[in-house]
Amino acid sequence: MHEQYQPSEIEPAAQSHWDAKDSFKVNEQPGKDTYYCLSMFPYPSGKLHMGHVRNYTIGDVIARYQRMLGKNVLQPMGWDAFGMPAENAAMKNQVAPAKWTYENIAYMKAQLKSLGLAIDWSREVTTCKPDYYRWEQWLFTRLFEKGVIYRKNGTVNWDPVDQTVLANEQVIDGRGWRSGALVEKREIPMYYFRITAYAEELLADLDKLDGWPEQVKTMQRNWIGKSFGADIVFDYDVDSIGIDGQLKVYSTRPDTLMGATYVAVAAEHPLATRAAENNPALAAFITECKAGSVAEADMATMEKKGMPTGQFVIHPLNGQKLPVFVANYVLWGYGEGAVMAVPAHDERDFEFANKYRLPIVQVYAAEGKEFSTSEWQDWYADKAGLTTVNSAKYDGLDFQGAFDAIVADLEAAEHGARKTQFRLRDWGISRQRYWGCPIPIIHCPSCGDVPVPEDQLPVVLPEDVVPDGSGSPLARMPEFYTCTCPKCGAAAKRETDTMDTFVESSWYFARYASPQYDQGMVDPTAANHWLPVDQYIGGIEHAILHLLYARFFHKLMRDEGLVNSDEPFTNLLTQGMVVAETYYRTLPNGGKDWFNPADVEIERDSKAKIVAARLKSDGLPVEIGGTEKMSKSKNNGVDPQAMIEAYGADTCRLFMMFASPPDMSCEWSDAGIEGANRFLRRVWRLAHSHVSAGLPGALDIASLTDEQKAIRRAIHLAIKQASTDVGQHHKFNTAIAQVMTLMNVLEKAPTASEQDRALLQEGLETVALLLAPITPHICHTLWQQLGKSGDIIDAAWPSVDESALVQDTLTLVVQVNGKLRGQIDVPASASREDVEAAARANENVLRFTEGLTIRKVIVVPGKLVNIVAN
RNA sequence: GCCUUGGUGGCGGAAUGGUAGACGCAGCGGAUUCAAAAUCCGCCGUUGGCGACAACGUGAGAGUUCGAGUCUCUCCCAAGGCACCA
Repeated sequence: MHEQYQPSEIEPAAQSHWDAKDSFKVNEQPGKDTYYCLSMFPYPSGKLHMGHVRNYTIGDVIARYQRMLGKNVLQPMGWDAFGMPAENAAMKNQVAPAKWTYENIAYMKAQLKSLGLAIDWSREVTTCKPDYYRWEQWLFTRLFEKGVIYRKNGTVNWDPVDQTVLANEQVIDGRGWRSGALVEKREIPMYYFRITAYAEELLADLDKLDGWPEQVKTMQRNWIGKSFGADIVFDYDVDSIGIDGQLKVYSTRPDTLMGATYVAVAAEHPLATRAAENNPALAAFITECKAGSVAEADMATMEKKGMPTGQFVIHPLNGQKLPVFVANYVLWGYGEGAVMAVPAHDERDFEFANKYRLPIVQVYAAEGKEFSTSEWQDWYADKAGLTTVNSAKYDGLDFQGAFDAIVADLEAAEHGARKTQFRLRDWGISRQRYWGCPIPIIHCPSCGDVPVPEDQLPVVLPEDVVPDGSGSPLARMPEFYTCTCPKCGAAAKRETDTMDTFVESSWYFARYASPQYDQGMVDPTAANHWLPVDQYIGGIEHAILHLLYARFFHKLMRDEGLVNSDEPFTNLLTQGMVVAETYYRTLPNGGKDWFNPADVEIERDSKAKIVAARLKSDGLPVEIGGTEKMSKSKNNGVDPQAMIEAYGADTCRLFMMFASPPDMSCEWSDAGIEGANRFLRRVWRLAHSHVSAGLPGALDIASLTDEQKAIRRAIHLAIKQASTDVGQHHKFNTAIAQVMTLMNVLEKAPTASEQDRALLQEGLETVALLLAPITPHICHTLWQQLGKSGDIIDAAWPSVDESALVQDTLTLVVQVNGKLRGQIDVPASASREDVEAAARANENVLRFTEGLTIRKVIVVPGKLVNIVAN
């Protein structure tokens, strides 16, 4: 055993050992407990970032721990390889997205291997390869025929200069990121997954997911957004509109219908279009509404604007004429693209009505509360504790009473109906981009949209194309889109849109069960052997979209008979982000120039508080921007590769796991990683000095001294607490703290006798076993050096010897009126009365209770005594 | 704007309603060294006190309780998501 801890030697050695033995390759083993541990696969962006290191270390710790519990553990890895960054890199460097992607994969795979992850690499999946996406296309054609996929118009961001569709991310302050042109909304035909048909099940099944964080389930419930309301139908006022017709709106508050004073429609609504024909000002306003991005956050934060159309509709209950407004906050494609407005009981309507001087009719009152038409108060929108007023025959009712009475009358008048609605919208998957999975549809002039027959799949994406940022290159490649109709044989045109990359990541977890299977999407036997995933680990940023789409896809696959479970992920761990300090200087144009933390020097005051920062290169000050998620844009990323090279993978893994619990954000610290490295050196040093003196014989538990008993108690306390922390709570930081505490004891333990040394042997074996999932390389080596046969990856997780934890004397805390006033040592067997007497006799207690009457004494066994006196 | 989560020393963080600050980092003092690195020992929430000790202290304010970082309410701030970033 080398005297120094040298990760650069032991890490490659351990990794070669595992490679040579195929240690992490798994097959179905009937009768053995399976454990499928899955981390979200990476997008091959170029190099690993710290978020990956954290994600995959957490997954690896869980996988290795489960293996030590005796399970047959599957931990696969792959590549979410389609996506926009490859196209951006292509434009920047004039290299095909395919080449760029494959090179990144090769580089990042080597990086992942250097982390020593217990991955079965024989199951690697790459989503941009035809053997993967052909099955996605196959499922698409099946679902299209079933009607689960359909075509309709959708709204996109259109860059009129680059003549291309932009992602929300590519719209900055309403302008295209490359052209700087004002972005417009545009309607184009797209394919949609009918996810709303599964809304009820996606909502209900959340209740089955006991292993998911409550936070994520709540977010998904709110996203699906089941609401109870009613459709309400307003007849056109023929005089003002010029034609007969009806306007339908959906509202969750039909109970407030008597307070409706106007209706608002989206700029794209037919009533708006009609009104604008002879109204240039309105036409201009509609054009204005159609500018800007389609992102909901933008829509919700922009100034609420509207304009009257000069049209009116008839209130279905009181016959009043209500003006029709066009409003920029009403979204076309959400519900009916029209809303009824009740300014008195909706904050947004209230604001709007005040701005445009529209009437505000209060229809609910609360006892003792004054209603004002000029100032919004939160109770106006309450459902409970209010009574209807100004509502004619509906006066004097509560929420439910008003709701039922009004909806009943609407239904009787055939001007509305009770309706349950979801906020969830169908999933539009068409992308006017090159680097994605081609949508397997052929457009035939006579047969319409024809799915590509199974024997003609896959529709292969050409890999040698370099996009130029204006539209989709596929749409300019006749060799790609020219084809014949599979039904009638006539000349036809292939669809040139590709799929949303969320589609690939919605089923990869199932493909890992049979990654080379070429008879179908998955081999049902293998899929049902491994699925559902026992533990899924990934960033909290995926809490809604990816996780909802994956759940949806799993149900689609179930309904195709491919899998027999309802949900894909039994347990979910949402990891927090890796954050780091940011530093910047403000540029003359108001922009910010961000500096990497590695290039900045920190200045501290005498209490070590940071007071200033300056750039190393010029010594001039920089601003401190606060801690944020590591990102390219803030230039605060730390390269994991440099850290692995400097300290080794084990140190990086240990630091990541120790810095914070996995579901919280984790702040990168150069000093922290030094500390992690120092700890591993201490472990190595102690093991080295122990092993150098020769391995001891067996421990005789029956003849331990009190001092030795205390040491053995520390060993088993560490096992007990680390087991709970790792196994039950996934709190690796506190598990590591337990091992550190144990190390502090072991380092001071005597080594004089054979018995002392046998005890130290037990301690060191325990340290190696408890750390094995976290720092596998050093533990692999320590295990061998401690004279153990077999690999530590196959060793059993240590078990607690409860008899080692027993104590004769307990230290209890004594409080007076809840304030700590002293401590007493009592025999573990002491009765309640003895404990109370000892507490009352405590000198400090006597001092603080002097002149007071003791009213009550609370004894918490094994913990404390609280004396209540006044 | 809406949904969700979080806020504890100089820093990361720890605390089944029961000793706030485990464990680590940084800092300070000392030992070792020709010197440094490494290592080891001690101190380390704030204020007062030589000290024993005392008062205060978990974003702000109120409440429940013998006892609140933890439970309830109100407010402030930060982060994640908002459907074409992945």
